[in-house]
Amino acid sequence: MEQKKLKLADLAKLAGVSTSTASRALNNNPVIKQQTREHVQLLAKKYNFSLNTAASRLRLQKTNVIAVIINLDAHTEQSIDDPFLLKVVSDINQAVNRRGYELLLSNSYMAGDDWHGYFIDGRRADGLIVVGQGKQQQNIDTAAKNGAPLVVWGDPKTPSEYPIVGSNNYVGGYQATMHLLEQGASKLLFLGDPGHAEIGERYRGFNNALDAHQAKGAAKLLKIDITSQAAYIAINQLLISEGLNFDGIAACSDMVALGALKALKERYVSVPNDVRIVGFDDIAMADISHPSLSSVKQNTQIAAKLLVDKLLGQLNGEACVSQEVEIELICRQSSQ
Amino acid sequence: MEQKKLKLADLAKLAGVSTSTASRALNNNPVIKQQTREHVQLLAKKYNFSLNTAASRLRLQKTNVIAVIINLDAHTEQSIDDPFLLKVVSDINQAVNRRGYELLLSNSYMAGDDWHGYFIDGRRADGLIVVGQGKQQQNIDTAAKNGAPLVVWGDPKTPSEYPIVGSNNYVGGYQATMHLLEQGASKLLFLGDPGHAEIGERYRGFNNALDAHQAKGAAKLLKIDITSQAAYIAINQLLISEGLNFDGIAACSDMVALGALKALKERYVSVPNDVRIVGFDDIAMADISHPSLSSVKQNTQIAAKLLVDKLLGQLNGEACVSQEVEIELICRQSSQ
DNA sequence: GATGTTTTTGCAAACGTTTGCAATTTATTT
DNA sequence: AAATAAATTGCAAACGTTTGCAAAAACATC
Repeated sequence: MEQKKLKLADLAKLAGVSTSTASRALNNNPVIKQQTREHVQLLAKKYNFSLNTAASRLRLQKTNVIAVIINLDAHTEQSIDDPFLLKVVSDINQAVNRRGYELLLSNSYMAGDDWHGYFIDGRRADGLIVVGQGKQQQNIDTAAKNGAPLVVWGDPKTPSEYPIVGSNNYVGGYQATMHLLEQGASKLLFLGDPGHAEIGERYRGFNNALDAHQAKGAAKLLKIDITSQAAYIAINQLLISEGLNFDGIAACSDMVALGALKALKERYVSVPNDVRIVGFDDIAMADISHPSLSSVKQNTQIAAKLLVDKLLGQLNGEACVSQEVEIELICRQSSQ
Repeated sequence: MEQKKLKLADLAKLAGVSTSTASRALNNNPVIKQQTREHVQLLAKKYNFSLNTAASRLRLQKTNVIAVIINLDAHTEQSIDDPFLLKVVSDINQAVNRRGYELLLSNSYMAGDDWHGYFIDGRRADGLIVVGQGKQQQNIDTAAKNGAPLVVWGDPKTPSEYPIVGSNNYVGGYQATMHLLEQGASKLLFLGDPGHAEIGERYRGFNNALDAHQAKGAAKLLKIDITSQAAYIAINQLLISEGLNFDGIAACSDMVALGALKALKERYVSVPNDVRIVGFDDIAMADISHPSLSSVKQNTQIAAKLLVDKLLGQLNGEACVSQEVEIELICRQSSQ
């Protein structure tokens, strides 16, 4: 069944026109007679013709590809398994496709340090979407400085040369905390590492909510990695060393919250009776957990669309700015 | 900071050699004098030179890209949020990178029906990895028949023209079921839709284990979608309509198991005392759930490597066959 | 029917690599 | 030092599109 690949010239010959006419016909160029266009397009369909994108990209200096770079902190060569991050990628993929672009999935392993050179100069993609600011923004900054069309999923409040799209983490942290306090919790724990920009904002919201409630004194920060394992261990240790000296947890992610939840349940601490918990992200598991987990929902679909809009905007020479996406507190059993 | 993109000819001029020499030098062609090679390579590094892949691909008729197609059943245009599937993609990404290829993330939305035409003839990728056989294998079959280098993640036992890599689902189902029976469960429930090839194999293992244990009579199949929601609803309804008439569940995935677990806990059915559960996949949540979820672990990393090996093998003209990856039962609290 | 206008098509160059082959330089032998 | 062999480099063509410009065809006007 392997037949020689049809090239545009062959198709043109079949249609009895020149390659240039065939090219224009396929692109629906109105300068070509309607009838000719239809004729060529019909033949193209009939023979399953498809343009050689390599040639097309070379000629047009445009790839119609967007690279998505997963920018993780330490685990450089590690496979991602954070369900939230993957959800973000999946939503971006969809948003990218809707605009007729393809998605090159990448990471620091392939791209090296010079993202502009690799992706843009290398004509692998027309623009970059970076997921996660990481703690080291060096690569992002230089890529942007070198003129790479670029948008970032992260903390929109961070000053930058490039647009950052992300949730209103401050309000998220504030609302989650306020909710815990209103439900009667008074000795709160913040679970996460505020050194990370987005989590820092959430922590700021946490503190401001405490202030507004005049409850600052009884709060505590437990600085841990963003993994359920770390949360599980940290809560376990805390219970062992200090006993149950808190009654509310604001977690920096759902995975972290679920790790904490497990530790509590294993030690027969009742949630939400003894301790109330609110997570962040609203991953699918939050709803399935028992008790179901209250969470601050990040609207990744809207964010993904914004990221792509802003990136394509840049390709059109428009100036684009950072933007926050509103979040929403989803109250479930773990906090009521 | 935007300077004109350096092309190979420019670099050659800087190095005082011809483009052909520069090209060969960059590719470390031993026909070029060692000293010249180093000189050119040094300049390339200094000026952050990168080849125009569009031109390169056109000339070489090779893209160094592998397309991964998420082949879902119904939800054609829906974003994926199955954590296991995403894990598979992430592991494939890594395996692909290790072999020096890039990963184009795609789906039926972009590719249409003629995958060979779109990806291979269109010179978007050198080969395809299809994740999920789906119920409709039409597209895969014709792509393979048209000569597209192609491998599939799915049920390796399905007869096919192309290599399928996947877990030994039969053994997985058998082991999980045997384990439940050995732990004392006798009235079992299988949760999932055996119409799906992989799940069908698991169900076959389920039945054979029952046979081997002379416990066939007391088993029941609950045919549901592969979502935690569906499982939650199904178990709830079953409990309402028939009461607790089972003491063991073999679920077709962890998400399904967790949905069932939630329904049970809400109705104060104790796991594992009243009902023992084993899931499938061993996603991160299995370990974090409370009680932690026993599960049949699919080794996605090994599978991903095999997929890529077999695909690149095909590119080299080797004949490749389907292969099963061994699974492993991870016993946790939910079944003991 | 000659002229001008508009619509439609084709020629040929360009995009930036890679590579077969010929040409040049360097090393080896007589 | 000339002749031969070996190592190194450069010329030029090719990969398959797209597009500016000119040419041809169709149509309109006098």
